[in-house]
Amino acid sequence: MNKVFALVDCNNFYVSCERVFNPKLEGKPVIVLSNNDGCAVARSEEAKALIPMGAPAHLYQDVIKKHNIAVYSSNYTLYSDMSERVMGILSQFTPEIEIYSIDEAFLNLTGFINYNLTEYAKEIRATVKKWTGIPTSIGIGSTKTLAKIANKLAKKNRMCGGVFDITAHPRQDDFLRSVDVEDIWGVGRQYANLLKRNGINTAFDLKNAPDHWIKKNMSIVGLRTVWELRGIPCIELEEVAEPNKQIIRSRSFGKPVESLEELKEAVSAHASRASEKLREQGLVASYISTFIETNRFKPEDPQYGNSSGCNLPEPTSYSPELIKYAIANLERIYKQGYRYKRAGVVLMGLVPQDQIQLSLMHSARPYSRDKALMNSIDSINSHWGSDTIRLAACGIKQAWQMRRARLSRRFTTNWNELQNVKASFPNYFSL
DNA sequence: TCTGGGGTCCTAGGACCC
DNA sequence: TCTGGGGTCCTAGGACCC
Repeated sequence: MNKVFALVDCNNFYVSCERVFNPKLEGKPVIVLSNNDGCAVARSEEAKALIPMGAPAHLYQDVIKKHNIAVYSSNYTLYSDMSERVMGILSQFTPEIEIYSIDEAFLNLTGFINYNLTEYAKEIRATVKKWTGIPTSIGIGSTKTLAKIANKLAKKNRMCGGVFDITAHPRQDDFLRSVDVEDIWGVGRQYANLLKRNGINTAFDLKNAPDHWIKKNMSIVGLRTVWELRGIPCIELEEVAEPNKQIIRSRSFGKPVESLEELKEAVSAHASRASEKLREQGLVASYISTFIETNRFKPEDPQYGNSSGCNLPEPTSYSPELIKYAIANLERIYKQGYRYKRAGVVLMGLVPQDQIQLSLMHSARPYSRDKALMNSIDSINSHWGSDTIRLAACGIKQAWQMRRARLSRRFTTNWNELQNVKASFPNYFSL
């Protein structure tokens, strides 16, 4: 039996989140910046003609001023919470859902094949919009790759009301001819160039490309994409997220950092956040590495970057232990006289905590106490906001912290930052 | 002053072993 | 005269995704 996948994608997600809590932004150009207020990572429809995706904000100050573009720092606390709400609603429409990213989910609609799928998808859209305020687009196809393409077409065609079911059209190929090869899921810039040099310009061309050539030039991954375009599912729905294979925590600094002391603080903070993530997933790490680098966008500054890692004596998720080794790594690679832009920590060799119990029995450390301490800190931070309690090594002033000059409030997760609604306010939040 | 951050998978090639 | 070859493991690098 043919399968049916839907891809639900939140439109301009970060911008839409800001608009939910600030309806005055409706109809106006809005952008949301990456960490450190670096580049534009989300743009409203009105802003798309003015600011390219990924554009460094500081190069577009004139445009921003001229068109009165509203600019926001990334507020991940808000976006993550809104994402959870959206995903919760989607789960009510099908038991099989894969949360693919913060703003996208695949649904398996195979069991709904006797429904009018387009109508069903429209109902999903309407519910998400009504309950969260977030607009979505939904694409439907017989493979995940085709559902992705259908989603693009849903966004492109104003006429289709946010939903496009490519399986409903007898002449799918006509649509595939209209899709540029670089807009296909799994085809990035490099492959797009290669394909075009070889006369493969559209999704239709790629669908009909010879298997052996694709395998040779784009590996088995590219071949899967081609088969998916032919309607043969090769990429399964992954309902249960696989555990992480590595955890990375890093940030560029709000200002250049030169001293070892400040780098130690930053590295400690990253190691601390990485271990939180580790505990959240019930994992322990057996390897930790630390990296630092200067600003590659400043070729006039002397450049240096390096990393160093080490195996841990025993796999652990205990923050002070991980901080200790992260700093030891740092001391091995730190060189004086450079203006550092970024530092980070990578945890690898991740294994479930319960798989190492045996070796813990042989250890001299009082693990139950370590664990109780981490549990307490984690639960306080999750209740009162992250960083309510942090280890002293992470510093107090944290002068290296990233810039977030234009941050909106944490409307949904912090009691002190709730939205105020006056009685005379129009009934915007229709529950 | 000013350019994000966090992931995955695949392949080629070297080291090593027998 | 004639100088192997296959398997495994690991890593670096390159591609991709959001």
